[in-house]
Amino acid sequence: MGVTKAHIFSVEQNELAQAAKVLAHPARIAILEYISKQEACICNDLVDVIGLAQPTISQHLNEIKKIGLLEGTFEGKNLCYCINQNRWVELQEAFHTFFSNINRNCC
Amino acid sequence: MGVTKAHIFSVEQNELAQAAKVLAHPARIAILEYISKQEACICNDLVDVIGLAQPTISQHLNEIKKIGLLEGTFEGKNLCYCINQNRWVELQEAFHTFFSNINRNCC
DNA sequence: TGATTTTATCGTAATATTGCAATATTAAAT
DNA sequence: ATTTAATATTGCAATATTACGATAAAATCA
Repeated sequence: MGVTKAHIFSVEQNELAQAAKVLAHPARIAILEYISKQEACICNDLVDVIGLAQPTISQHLNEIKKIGLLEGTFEGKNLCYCINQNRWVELQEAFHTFFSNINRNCC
Repeated sequence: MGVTKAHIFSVEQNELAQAAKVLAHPARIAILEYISKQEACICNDLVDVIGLAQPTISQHLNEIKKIGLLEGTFEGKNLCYCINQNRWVELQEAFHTFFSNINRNCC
């Protein structure tokens, strides 16, 4: 993000931007959509499903983890990823609030 | 964005990611919040309100324009920016759909 | 134990983003 | 016609992102 002056903005503004940044890549959208469609949790079908190399998928998962959107067991073989529902709802509400607080006036 | 392989993802995934990218900077969140709070349209109070240099604000406005979120008259002096309501609602719904289509199962 | 499988990490190349000074452009005001 | 004010554009430095090959780590299997 270059040299963003995060400190001149509010915590809320930075948090929403941070969440948006995680969604700002189609691979991460695709990963979240895929995980959300599985009945059970997934392991590394992602490499095949998404079509990016394994280290790249791992990096993307890490970005998603960093804002708390993933949970599950992360040890050794046969990992299990799933979406943290509470965090999901939190972000959903943050975006909903942002989009709702809009003035209807224009020039 | 480095070397994103956009072509391996769907149009919808790319569009949502593109919209998220615009929201992925606190300055752009702040700009949109500020414009949305004004009764009338704004000109360049933004430089003072946001606290970034004029060229930087201009760049951020351009990013927001590129996804069609701003409208108004854009000529010479005394510009008038406001939010394109239709586009706003479109994005709002895109995010809403994304956040709603989530499976409740986990491991 | 040794081989295999799954995920993470490191290193690095290519590209994108952020921010600003300097400068150009545009339109109104004098 | 000049000056002034508001935006846009250019160029550049600093930093971040994306992607992948190579390799490490961790757990299971034979």
